[in-house]
Amino acid sequence: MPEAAEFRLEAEDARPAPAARRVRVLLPLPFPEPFDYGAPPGLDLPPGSYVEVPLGPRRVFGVVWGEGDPAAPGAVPDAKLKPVLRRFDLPPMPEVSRRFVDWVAAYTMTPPGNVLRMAVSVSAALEGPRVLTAYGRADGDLPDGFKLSPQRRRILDLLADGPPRPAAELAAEAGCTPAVVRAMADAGVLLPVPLRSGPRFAVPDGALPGPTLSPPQAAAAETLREKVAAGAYSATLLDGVTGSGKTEVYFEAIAAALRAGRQALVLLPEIALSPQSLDRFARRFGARPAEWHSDLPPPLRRNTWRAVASGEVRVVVGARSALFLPYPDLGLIIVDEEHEPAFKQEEGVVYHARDMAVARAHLGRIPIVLVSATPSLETLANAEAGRYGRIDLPDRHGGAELPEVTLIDLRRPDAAPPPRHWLSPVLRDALTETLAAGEQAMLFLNRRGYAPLTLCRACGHRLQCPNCTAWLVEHRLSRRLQCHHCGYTARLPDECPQCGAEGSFVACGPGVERVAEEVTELFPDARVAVLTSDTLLGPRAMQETVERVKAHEIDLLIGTQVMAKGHHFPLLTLVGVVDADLGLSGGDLRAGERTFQLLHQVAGRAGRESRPGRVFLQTHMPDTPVMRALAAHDRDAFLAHEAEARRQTEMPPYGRLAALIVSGEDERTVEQAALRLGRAAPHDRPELTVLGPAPAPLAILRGRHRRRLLLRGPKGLALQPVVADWLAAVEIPAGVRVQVDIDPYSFL
DNA sequence: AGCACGCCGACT
DNA sequence: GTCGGCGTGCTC
Repeated sequence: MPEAAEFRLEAEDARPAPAARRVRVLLPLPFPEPFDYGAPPGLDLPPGSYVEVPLGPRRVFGVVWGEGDPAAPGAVPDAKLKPVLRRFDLPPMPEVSRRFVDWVAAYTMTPPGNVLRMAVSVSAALEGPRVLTAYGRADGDLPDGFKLSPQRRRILDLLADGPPRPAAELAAEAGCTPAVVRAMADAGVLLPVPLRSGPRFAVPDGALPGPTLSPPQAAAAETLREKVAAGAYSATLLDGVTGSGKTEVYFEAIAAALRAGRQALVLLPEIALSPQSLDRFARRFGARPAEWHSDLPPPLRRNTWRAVASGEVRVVVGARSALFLPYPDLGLIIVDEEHEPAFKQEEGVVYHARDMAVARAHLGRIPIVLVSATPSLETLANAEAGRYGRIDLPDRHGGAELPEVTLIDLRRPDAAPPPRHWLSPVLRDALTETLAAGEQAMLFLNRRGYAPLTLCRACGHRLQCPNCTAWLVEHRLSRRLQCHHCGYTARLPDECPQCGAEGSFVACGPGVERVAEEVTELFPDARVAVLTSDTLLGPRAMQETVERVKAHEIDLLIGTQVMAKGHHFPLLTLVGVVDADLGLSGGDLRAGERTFQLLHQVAGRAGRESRPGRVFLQTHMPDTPVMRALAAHDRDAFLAHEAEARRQTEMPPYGRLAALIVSGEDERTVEQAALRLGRAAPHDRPELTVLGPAPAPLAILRGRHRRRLLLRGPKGLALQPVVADWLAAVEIPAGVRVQVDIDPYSFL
């Protein structure tokens, strides 16, 4: 190449390129900030646009977060800028949603991209609605050599006078697999045609008349309707015992939002998201709401996401992740069972959905209603401080049918169960009476499996999970040992792995299966069912059990907390809590509160309508405030006691906490990193307290060693900047991860 | 989060 | 001699 030409080329390259527009694009990856990309001329990229961009050798989706500024400090030079590849055909992510992503990221101290990933959890949705492929009869004769098997004939018959249908549907009706259909399509006998997306979402009608409300319900509904009409941020606690009709009340608020043409969101704990709750909604509004939870089938998930984004879906009833859907016009949030610990997400982005929902309402300037029969101390403190409004709903029946709660003091010799048995004679007698009267009983034990611990009689060896500091739980139904923390399972060995003794294992302590065994022995004629989250056959089997109880095909139901949720069993008059103390061990900050909430709810299952109920709590500590409050039906006394204790120790809600979990596969490096963090802790600030490092209660989880540090600060102080400075001062070695948990709930 | 680049063991 | 393990580091 001639010198002159070469020079000319260089000169051309050096000429300042026309200032390409630059946009910031947030990627669903753990970067601290959005990346800059060039906006190709002619491609309109308003903030919120869903786009595809190149990233190293691959392509990823992202969301336009704003204008890029080449002069910004640390901005990437123009030369490194890559262009946005395309924009997806979708309404842009609303501004509120984008601000919410940033807010949650800052609050939880996670990279914004990780929060974005929750908001766009079905990236396939960006590509468009799911298009089903249907198959119809191709024109013309069958090609030569095409063998007409019986299955193939049936499929042709099915299509002879019908419209094209999806492969799965044809296969099901013809009694073969979809592979047969595809093979026929390959042979040119069937013709694939794209089918319009699945059924549209039914529209709930806010104008339908609601049920007749009691005067207090009507007044409460009116208050909420006013909040919705105001179209401003407000937070309201709706506090009322089971049977006070809270749901009907907040349905009226939803009706008002619908009439105002806005979207509404009902957040429920995952296990409360039952078909019944959706049916109940459908009865009120004439259509089922869109449902959103972690195991929604992917195609439905995709379509639901799109329908929310387009505004077609008016009401979502969902678990915590429903909070992050891109509502274009959310006008109301309801958080039912507000106190439920299940709202706290512990993995990935660690957040509390109830608290984030309040933030979302604030950003969107809309009302939020927190609903509970046993509100959390956090929410009560906010109500007392005047930050939240409060509506108390009295029991519609004036509390006349409160069950009689009896504490069984297991320390007393006459009340203690016989050896290797778990039911006190007192509870046994009550069960006998109840069954004799043709009524139903329920035994509650929040422990799955047969026995929580198995040990060798010969050498004392305990069967432990290889990945966690936890005992393996024997499950007799599945005839396996299980770790309830990491999913490890194994066969029960024939001989002790320690001493080799054969058949030397003894089960220690009860699980629901073992209680079922005892009950069957005591009442051989009773029809017994066990209800847990792992009942082998999954959610459908659980639903079936519930139906059988309702139909009185079951006399005695034994189960874990999945049983505590709002099923109405009219014939159920006795509830026995096998181990009321279970949740109190472990020294958890909220152990008392949680135990009260759970057992209160369980107790509420006894006696409905005209039948008085009886509740028996087996406990070793009948004198603790929790047990006394449960026996005396004195929720407020308990809460006051609990609140006072928290106030004195400056614990939440009268102080703030942040936890650092240091984890890694190598115990020594983890320990060193934890110690280093401990030394770098903000010891110089008297208003802060640092506890730890200490081994986390589950010192090894999924094969990772864990140390925990806890930071406590005064109520008004944001802990995030403190934690940020703290972490910045410490070098964390490779292979060690530090997980920040703002407002920790579980102390695992 | 991926994916590449980059240095040390068992195989065509 | 290469295939491949996963340890660090970068991606606008």
